[in-house]
Amino acid sequence: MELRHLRYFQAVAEERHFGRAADRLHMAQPPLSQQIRQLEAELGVTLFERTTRRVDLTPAGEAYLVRVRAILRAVDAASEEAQRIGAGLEGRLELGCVGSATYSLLPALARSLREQLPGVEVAFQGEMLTGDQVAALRAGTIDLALMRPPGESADFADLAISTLRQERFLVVLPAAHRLAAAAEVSLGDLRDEDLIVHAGHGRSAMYSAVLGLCRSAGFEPRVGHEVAETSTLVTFVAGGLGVAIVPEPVAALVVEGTVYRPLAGEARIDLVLATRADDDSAALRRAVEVLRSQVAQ
Amino acid sequence: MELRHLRYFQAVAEERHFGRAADRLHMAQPPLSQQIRQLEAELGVTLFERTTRRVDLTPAGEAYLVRVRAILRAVDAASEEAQRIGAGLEGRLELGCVGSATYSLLPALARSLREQLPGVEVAFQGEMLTGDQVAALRAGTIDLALMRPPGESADFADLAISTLRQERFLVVLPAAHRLAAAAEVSLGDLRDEDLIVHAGHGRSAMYSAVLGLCRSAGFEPRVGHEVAETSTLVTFVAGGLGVAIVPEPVAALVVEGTVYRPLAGEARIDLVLATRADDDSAALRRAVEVLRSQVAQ
DNA sequence: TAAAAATACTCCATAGGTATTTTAT
DNA sequence: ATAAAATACCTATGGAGTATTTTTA
Repeated sequence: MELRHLRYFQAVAEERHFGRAADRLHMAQPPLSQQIRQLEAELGVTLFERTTRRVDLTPAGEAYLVRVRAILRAVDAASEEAQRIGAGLEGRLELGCVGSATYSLLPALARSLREQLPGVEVAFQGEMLTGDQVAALRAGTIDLALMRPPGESADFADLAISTLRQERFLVVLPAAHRLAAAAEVSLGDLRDEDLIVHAGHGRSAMYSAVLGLCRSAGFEPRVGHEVAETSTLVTFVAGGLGVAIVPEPVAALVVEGTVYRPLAGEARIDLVLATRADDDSAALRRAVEVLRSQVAQ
Repeated sequence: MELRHLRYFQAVAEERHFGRAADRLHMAQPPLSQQIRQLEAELGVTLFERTTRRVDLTPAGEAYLVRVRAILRAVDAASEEAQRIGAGLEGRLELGCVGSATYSLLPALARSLREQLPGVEVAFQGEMLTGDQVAALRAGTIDLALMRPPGESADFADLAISTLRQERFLVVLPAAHRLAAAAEVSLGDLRDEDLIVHAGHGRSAMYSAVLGLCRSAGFEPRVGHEVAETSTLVTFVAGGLGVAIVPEPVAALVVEGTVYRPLAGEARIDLVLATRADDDSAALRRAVEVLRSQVAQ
């Protein structure tokens, strides 16, 4: 049995006339009659009651018509769905985001994606550590990671990583802090401060970056507290537990009793985009386009 | 697109290997590859990610597989349903029954049909008048009528009518009635009795039959009351409102304070089975078989 | 280099066409 | 008598086979 049989059956059932059905199908009447007979033979059931004056459906044909209509609709629907997925207009993506981009880039991105790819369901997970994102990408838990450069130590050939932008650093200070008066803060100023840092256990790129900054300025930072989330970090600063160095976009997170001051110097940290190198999902490609245009402005 | 394409697609998607899929489909690998390419070309979507080492589904292919499985299952289910209906093992029938068979034949028939044709849904309507049954058959409201002979006046060529059995008459009497003492009752005994009859307005075959019986015995019956249902008729007799002549199977209706006595003589009334002559439903044929074997015993 | 998909070509089964007959009203 | 489905027969498209090449891990 082929779809041809079902299409022909539907035409005859609807026209109740082999000749008209053949016209509708742009074919001659005899081959249509043959194909219907072939279908009936294969089913072992008479679907039509024919006389030279009229064609009627048997009860079995009546029921078969209902099923056949649903099947032919399902065939079309399946094609359309595949086409939409192939075009990246439909699909599902899991997106992981590093803490410092969670409060500025992520909300704007969510809005753009919803607008430009309404058929693509995107699930966001913010406040992820770079190391966890790499693992999650590989495990398939996420498809797209906004993260920090994962370092040079290991092999990341299975990931496609590209820089989105370079972000300056800010120092988060309690509003009443002596350094809050300055237009900018140099690393040296922080030598005797307690630093609030991300709890990383080696997986947090920000922890490593801050440590590196201090060391390049010639001192070992005094770590006051380790926190899991960026929001907690800023809150701790507001509580007077110390100061912190964060990438610029964290300034979107406004907490009463804190001020942001630029960190002196040219230090930058990359925000990178990572995907699985072998992931060719069209929805992913579309989402990456949206993301890049979002970052561009 | 043909079902062939969907079947081939499913095989390759499940085997993840063109060669093995071709084996499973009992065909060579090149035509299978061709058909899959043809399917992809028609959809305008790549369904498989092929290398010489492995075959993987694209996201579109993944979604398509889910749909295709459902479609192929639906095709099989449609065939099976049509076959079951064609064999009369599935379907729906509306059965009309004259009042006098409603209380004896109908319950037994319902049980037999449920047992022997569990897939056939049968809806019963009892206490129908023969004239209404003829109209209901023609209108398609019922498919099968247990009724009385509809007379010779009109044309019933569009109906298939056959006699099921001939039923004797009984007289229903109040238990205290003077005639209740007799072993049987003759028509003449009823000359001065009030008769409870079916309200027919010409459509009740029983009304006509009782009238005919009395006239053949040489008297015009005194009609005490006209009732719509057989159960009401017997209840009225119990209430002392008169006596009644009914076909034998009504005796299944036992009402306190009434007795049934045979009517003297050889008078009989036919119980007939009627269907639309052009109704070739297999479920109907099966149901008629069950009905006949039910009546035979 | 070996396994597997793609390509090249050949063949024949059968879908579909034309001409005609049968059938039922 | 006529409309319409069935039958008979023919044609040619394209599905499937065999042999071979290409690809990539």
